[in-house]
Amino acid sequence: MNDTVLKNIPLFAELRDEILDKIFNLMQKRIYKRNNMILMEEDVGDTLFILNSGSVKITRLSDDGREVILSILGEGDFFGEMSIFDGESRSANVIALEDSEVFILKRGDFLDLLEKHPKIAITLLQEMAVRLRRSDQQIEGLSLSDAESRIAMSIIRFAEDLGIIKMGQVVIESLPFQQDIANMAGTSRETVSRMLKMLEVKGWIQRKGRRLVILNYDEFVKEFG
Amino acid sequence: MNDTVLKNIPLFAELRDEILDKIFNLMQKRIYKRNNMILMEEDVGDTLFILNSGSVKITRLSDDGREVILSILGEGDFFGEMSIFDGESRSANVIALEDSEVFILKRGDFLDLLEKHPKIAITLLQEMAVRLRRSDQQIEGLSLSDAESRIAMSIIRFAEDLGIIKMGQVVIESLPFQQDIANMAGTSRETVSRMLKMLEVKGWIQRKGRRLVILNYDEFVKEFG
DNA sequence: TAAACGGTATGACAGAATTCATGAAATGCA
DNA sequence: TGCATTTCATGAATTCTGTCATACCGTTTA
Repeated sequence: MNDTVLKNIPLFAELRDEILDKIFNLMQKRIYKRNNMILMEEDVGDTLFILNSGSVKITRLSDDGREVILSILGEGDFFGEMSIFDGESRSANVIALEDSEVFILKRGDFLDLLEKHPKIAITLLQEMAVRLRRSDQQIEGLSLSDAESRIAMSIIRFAEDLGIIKMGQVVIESLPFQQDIANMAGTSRETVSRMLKMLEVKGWIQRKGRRLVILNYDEFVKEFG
Repeated sequence: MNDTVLKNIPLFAELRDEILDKIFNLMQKRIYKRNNMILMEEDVGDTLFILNSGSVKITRLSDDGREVILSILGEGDFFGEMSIFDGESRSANVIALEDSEVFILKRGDFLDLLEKHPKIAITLLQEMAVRLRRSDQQIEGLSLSDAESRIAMSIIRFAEDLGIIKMGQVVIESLPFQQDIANMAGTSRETVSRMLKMLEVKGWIQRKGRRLVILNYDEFVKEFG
């Protein structure tokens, strides 16, 4: 069952069972409750975190205390890798959006693994490439789009991470708070409120409580993604 | 002298001379004139580009033709690696900012190198980490700041890439055009013009022609970086 | 020398988005 | 169950900045 757990993690998915066992023995498990901070901004970065269940937001704080959400990660994703590679201790905050279970792996152990199993390095490079591309998209969106589009784009990212597809519709059972959406879209809480209503009036989405449905996901992506 | 050339490229700097020779033989050299496009948005991404001299901008175009500058790369930097790893052919445009000399390396050859020389993979991961961090900073800047700060941040990035330090001051001999700054800061040409004047009036910078001096770089970074 | 061109400067104005203010609704907790 | 806190909604006032229009300046071209 160790294997079962690790096989859900793309980073290790391609490895043989014995190796998975070894890796499993190197890792520790930790539980974080919703809203708890996992990694402090000034921490020395010498640990890789692998998210086994739950979701987290990666954020940065500005001088005046405003929060920018750089990305939202879900099951199977990892974080902390940047500090490991570039040696910069200054990093981002990571906060659990829901109760989450993470595996941690010491920097040294992880680097050993990389040397011994080049496949991990390649997978890692792939994932980093994906993240860079997402960041580029976010930059593009922030540069070009108006508030409505940026908020719609954030919803698309939530849908990718947290959504359930049902006959062309995507259901997000538990949409993040409007403040989080605002921090991700680079706008204000109030604007998110207004624009969500806009999107509803225009027939793109339906809402009830924290549940949000994108009525025609393909069209929605075509329009805003 | 083959070695000399490749040793200036961080990606290969740590390798032994015989290996450098082999790599050198795998590469082709190309020259691009200023303002020429190196990589088209719809190209199949199967080539790694290594910038031996000159500088380039990595951009994306929106539907209505506006340009977003994702980053500016200088000597020793590489690009095209994202398509190689994530298989996505859709990529960004790369345009030479000055006459530039690039080495190109076929995807297959490059992946071979990675397997045989794990050090390259590690260096690559480091560089990707640095780029992710820069992207994060850009996202943070675009999310939080007003136009003045965003433009100041762009200047800081130019200073890092193109600047010369002189007793606490940083001199940028050839500032990019205001349109490029605007595309990088996610604002308009006119606003760049206005804000540069602001920064000058406030005593942060001095300008003469395309030459720009940041009078107190540390303070400047503290204020805007 | 004039004209054309690329880049920059700047005022005026409108539209978008933030901020402020206030209250409603939902949620958590004693 | 009732109270407190959090979250969301919405109008009004204000700030910011993009766009448009026009002018300027230095180089290149004719």
